[in-house]
Amino acid sequence: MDSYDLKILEAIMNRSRIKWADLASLIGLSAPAAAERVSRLQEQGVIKEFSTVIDPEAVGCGLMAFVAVSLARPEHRAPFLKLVQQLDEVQECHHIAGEDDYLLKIRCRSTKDLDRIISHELKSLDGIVRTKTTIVMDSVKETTRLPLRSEP
Amino acid sequence: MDSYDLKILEAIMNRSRIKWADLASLIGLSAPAAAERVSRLQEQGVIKEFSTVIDPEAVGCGLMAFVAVSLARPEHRAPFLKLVQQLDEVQECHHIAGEDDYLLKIRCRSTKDLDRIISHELKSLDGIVRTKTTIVMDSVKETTRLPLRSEP
DNA sequence: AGTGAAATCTGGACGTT
DNA sequence: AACGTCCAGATTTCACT
Repeated sequence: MDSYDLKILEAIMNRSRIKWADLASLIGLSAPAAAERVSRLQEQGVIKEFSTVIDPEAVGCGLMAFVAVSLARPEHRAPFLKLVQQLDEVQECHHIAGEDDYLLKIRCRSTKDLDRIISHELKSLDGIVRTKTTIVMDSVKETTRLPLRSEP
Repeated sequence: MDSYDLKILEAIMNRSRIKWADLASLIGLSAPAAAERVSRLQEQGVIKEFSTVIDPEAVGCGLMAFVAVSLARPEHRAPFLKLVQQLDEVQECHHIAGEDDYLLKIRCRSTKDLDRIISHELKSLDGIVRTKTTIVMDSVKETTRLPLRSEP
């Protein structure tokens, strides 16, 4: 991970479909060298995948909510995490410090849909003591950019 | 947005660098037809950008936190939102319903770094009544996939 | 590990169905 | 609106530095 790699990550973070030749001239290397570094970064796991950002509204997925979940006991974790992996509407699941155990980020079609996920899917599990739902009214900033710097 | 478009979005969501020919055979169209649909989806704004998913740990950005922010009065919004846009560590900022006003998702290098952002950058503003910070200990699921279905 | 040239393959344009 | 062909250009391979 030298300065060339950082420049590459910086450049492709927001435009993965950039041509290697353009990337190369952007960072000051030849096209083969740039392409080889990108595939090496993929093998190392630094680059996880090339993805496409889709407008959620355009595909009818305009509702976003955060749901904090508290579990009764450790043995309720496994079935909860399995369900979370299965539910397409659950985009993120974080194990958090503090009052609650998990924080879910959910994207779905409507409040009715959200109700189904929380009241039907999640609460069908044993051991869910409490859920606290926060509805998102407007997303002011949403990026997947990471702050990159020289020294890791 | 017919079934071909949905198939395209489904296919390129996790691999934007797919070749048009492969995408075409995947969805059952010719390469020119597939490419034209992708550029049409871009023009329509359904496809926002092609991005690269980078492992945060690999670039020394292993700490994630959610920060709920309460503002004193409406006139404190503009400077707050401006700062949020400027801070690279703030990946998301959502206007939320409920007790607090905004929910930030922050990625940074360390707790010391987080402290700088919250105590120094954010609290330097007037009108920030309260912040509630939740540290993420482990991210169990993280995806940008959207649940796509036929009828929007 | 990077460069430059050559061979190969991809992607955009155009005319046709 | 999608297909098939064609050509310019991009990607990959390879020998060399």
